[in-house]
Amino acid sequence: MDKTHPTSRIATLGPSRDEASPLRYNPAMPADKVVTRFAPSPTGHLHIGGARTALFNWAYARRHGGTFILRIEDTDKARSTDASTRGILEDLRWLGILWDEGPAHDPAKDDVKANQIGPRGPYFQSQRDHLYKQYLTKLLDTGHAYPDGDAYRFKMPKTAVTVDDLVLGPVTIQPENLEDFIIFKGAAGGGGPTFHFANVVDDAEMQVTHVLRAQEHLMNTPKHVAMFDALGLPRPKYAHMPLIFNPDGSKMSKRDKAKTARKAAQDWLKQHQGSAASLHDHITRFTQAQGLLSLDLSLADLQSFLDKKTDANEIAVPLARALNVTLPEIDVHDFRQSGYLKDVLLNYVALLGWNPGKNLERFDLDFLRQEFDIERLGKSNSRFDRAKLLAFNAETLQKMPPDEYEARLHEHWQEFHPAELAKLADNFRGFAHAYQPRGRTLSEPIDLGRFVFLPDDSITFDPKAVDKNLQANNSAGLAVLRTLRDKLANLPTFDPAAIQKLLDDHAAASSLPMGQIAQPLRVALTGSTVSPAIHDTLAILGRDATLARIDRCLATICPNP
RNA sequence: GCCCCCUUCGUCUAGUGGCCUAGGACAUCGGAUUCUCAGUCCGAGAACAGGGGUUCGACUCCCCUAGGGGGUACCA
Repeated sequence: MDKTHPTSRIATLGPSRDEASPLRYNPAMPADKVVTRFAPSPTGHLHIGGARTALFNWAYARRHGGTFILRIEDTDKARSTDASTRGILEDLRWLGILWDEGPAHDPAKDDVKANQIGPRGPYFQSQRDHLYKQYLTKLLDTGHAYPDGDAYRFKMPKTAVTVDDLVLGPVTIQPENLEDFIIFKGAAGGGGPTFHFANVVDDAEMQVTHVLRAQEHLMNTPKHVAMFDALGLPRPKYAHMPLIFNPDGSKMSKRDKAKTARKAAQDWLKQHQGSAASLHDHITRFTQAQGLLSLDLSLADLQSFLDKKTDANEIAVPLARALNVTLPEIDVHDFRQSGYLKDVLLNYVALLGWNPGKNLERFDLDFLRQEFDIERLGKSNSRFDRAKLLAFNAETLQKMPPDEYEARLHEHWQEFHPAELAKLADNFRGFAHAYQPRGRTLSEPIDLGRFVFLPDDSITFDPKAVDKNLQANNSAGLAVLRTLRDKLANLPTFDPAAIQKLLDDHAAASSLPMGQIAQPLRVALTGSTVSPAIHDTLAILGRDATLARIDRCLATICPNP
């Protein structure tokens, strides 16, 4: 949480609309104070690139003791939704990027627009129509705009426009490349200001001093500064940041997830000569085999997903899971769900386009709020390297005190894996301990430790593992299992230390190397040769499951001993 | 097409004319440790897009070419 901005000072409403006097707006703030803003349009979740933009604007304001505004650009009435706004607020809050002015941090359940913080509101563009109209009149009156049909167009100057970008340096566009553009939509476009116009009016009204935004806006900037000039208002300073792409160089798009899932589905259909119905069947069976997850996916939903009629996450996720493919994380919420730590995510994403110099790479929000500067922003686009993010996340997880790791894991599972949490019950602590060095995200242990969550009679034994560890050497492995089975049944306390001692003793007594004891057990308990330390593995499963699985293994592999 | 921006290892980058036989991180590949996996430790390979200038001296400055990206909507 952002300690310098206690929630106690929120919940004051801005001045009433009538008090806001355009062109002479003068909030009770020092004019030289830094004011930045993050201005998402509420048409979906917060994209990871948007998170970086928000982060840098936040950090810049903090660094200079300024104000960070969150403004919702919902001028596109058709695509904007309150649910998106709510999601963006939640994502920002989760990240710890808290705004000084904008929608209330924790808005009313039924209306996100109801409570807003700060003197320059309202902070939803849909509530600022009166302002845009006043500015339009001004522009019309001074001859800087003219009607075009039922819309209005801004008249670009006939001279070159130079933008002094803080990152890129001066960028000059010649007048022949600057066309008059629509600032106010007519009935055909739904009426109201366009992005360019609302953006400029609001930046002016809110006295924004620094605009840090993605480089895709660079060519918009001549339009924007021309409007400031025409209005006789001071231009904010602009800093255009490089873009973030997928590892293959393609644009990081929300659709990537659906695309990946759909591709996997098509591959499956081809390979199995299947139909949507059989695929749905497969998903259902898979989900039931996991024994834990409840599936809420209708055949109709699946069909429309396959027909590209929807890209819904709720369909893509179970589909991908059943087909054993990993969906690329794109939105902040995806990363959160995948079990990335917010500090790590922010740290990594800050490194894409900014760095503190020297050989320092790992830092936190506090560091950024003290050290972030525009001078160290890069100019060239970068690719999002999930492997590096994963490595950062893994390192942070592994270095955590065990108690903290356990708490974080618990918290995450409560939200995203409640069934697994319930299944583990009292053994959760041991599980956390065993998987702290192994899981690179808070969700990865679920997959790594899949065997833990399967019903005892659903373990499938890997033939090669069975061959090598149970049947080889005249079924030496099976013999080990038989002796150990009863010893384990009679062990007074079934905890890691006691189990380890029992196995050590058995190794000594039988003069078998530990590998010839641990591996047969692994195969019996997990079906494979991979798991945490063997005593931890047994303890996590608990005595009942351990014995049940050994019995089933013995019965399955060698029905008649 | 036109306009604009960018260009150091596979990836993210350090480097602002001599400190560079180019540093770090992730990834990759070896080796050590261990009951498997992971982890940990040690080590290796890996880059200044190409061509012209400027300069005593260019990764660093200028130009050209090539490549990449963005923009070119009554979307934002």
